[in-house]
Amino acid sequence: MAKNTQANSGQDQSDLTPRQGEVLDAALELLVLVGDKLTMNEVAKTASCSKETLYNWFGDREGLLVAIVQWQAVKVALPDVDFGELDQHDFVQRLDTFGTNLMEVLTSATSVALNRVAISRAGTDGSNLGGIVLKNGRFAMGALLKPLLEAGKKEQLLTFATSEAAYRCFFGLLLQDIQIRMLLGDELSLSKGQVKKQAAEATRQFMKLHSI
Amino acid sequence: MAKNTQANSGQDQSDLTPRQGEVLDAALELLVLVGDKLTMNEVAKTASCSKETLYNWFGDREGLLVAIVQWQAVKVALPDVDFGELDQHDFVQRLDTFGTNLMEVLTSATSVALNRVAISRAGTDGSNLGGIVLKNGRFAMGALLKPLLEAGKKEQLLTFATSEAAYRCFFGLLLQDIQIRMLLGDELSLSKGQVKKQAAEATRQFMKLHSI
DNA sequence: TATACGCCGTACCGTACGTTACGGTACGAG
DNA sequence: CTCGTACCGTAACGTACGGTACGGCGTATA
Repeated sequence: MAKNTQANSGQDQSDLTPRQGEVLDAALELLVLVGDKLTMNEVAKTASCSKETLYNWFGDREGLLVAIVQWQAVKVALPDVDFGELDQHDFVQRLDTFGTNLMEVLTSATSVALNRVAISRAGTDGSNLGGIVLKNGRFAMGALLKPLLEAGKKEQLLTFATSEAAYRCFFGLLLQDIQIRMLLGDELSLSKGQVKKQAAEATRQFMKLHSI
Repeated sequence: MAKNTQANSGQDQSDLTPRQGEVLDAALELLVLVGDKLTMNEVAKTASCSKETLYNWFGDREGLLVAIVQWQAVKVALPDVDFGELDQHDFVQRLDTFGTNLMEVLTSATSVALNRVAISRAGTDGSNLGGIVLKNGRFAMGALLKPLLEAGKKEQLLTFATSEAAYRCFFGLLLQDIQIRMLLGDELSLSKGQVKKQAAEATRQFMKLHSI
């Protein structure tokens, strides 16, 4: 059992060697390409490492998948800024930017692939991959947006019952059925312009619903 | 190749014998239980039929999955009514009912399981399972709602650019992040009351955005 | 009664893949 | 120089599972 440094099991990704990062990069790229039928053989081959090393580092296939998800999560993490003076225009501007970023991430091939894998493993055994994706995606994004929403509320720019509910509303207005359609394989390649437009429209509608 | 009646390949489900329906019922139940790791052996055992029969009827595993999805689709199909006189109250009432039904379907264990399977197969090979789910779910629902929306527009109860866009907006307001969270395994058991409340709120917000 | 057919149960085959084992190489520590 | 450690490459093992083959049984038709 305790034969290695156990890179999985709740650890964060700070203690990864550069080489391990390289391997995870290759694995992620491969995962985006072939989806859930990613095999340990292919990972070892494309990453030019041995399978034994993979098992030493990540324990098993599930551990590798978890490591991939967490590795990707640190790459999209955004620094959260604090909001001093906040007027209506600032608020709308920030909300729009947030929406654009969120949508770009969630419609990226990487995010779609990771969500697909997590979903396909969510139904069955005790895999917490879905939970990890939720934590690093949905909930992390909420933690990022809620302070902005609360600041807007404090400045009397808008009103809502809870920032959680407001976040969910914005999320729905923004993504609508786009994410589920992409997950199901619907070819709908969004241009950057379309993403920006969608974010702007969602922001406009959100303000119409919640502004004072 | 052409050794059997080929129940798959674009055929609709009308020419299924009662026995075939029984087998598909059992398979669907099993699919909800074990997800994508559904095996032909288990299906044969729980349905008390031989594997040879399964392959004769459905071709291969993919064909069985397609048949399961289509079999479920006919069970949730709703008759569409036409809208004669339509006043504001009628319209809101119907929209609310539609939202409640849609949400009940999409949050059911059956729908979640079917979407999971379709998603997990969407990334890779030439599986059109995702497309079939979209066609029988998302698009069929759109075809059901759009006439109502158009009727409402004709009666000057609301306005929108296209009924497609309006449908997407309602979809987003209704489901928000609920579907993706359930797909990812988030335990969030919605009571009937919560579903109704969510549909009512979505309807209210939709009207606030689109009523004239 | 005889033949045909559809279906059940089960044994079987081939292969893919997760996992382990092992030989070989590079390198730093003592 | 030698030992331990970390890693690569590859071969091998075990098993699960999709797909096939075959015998037996009930029923329908003649």
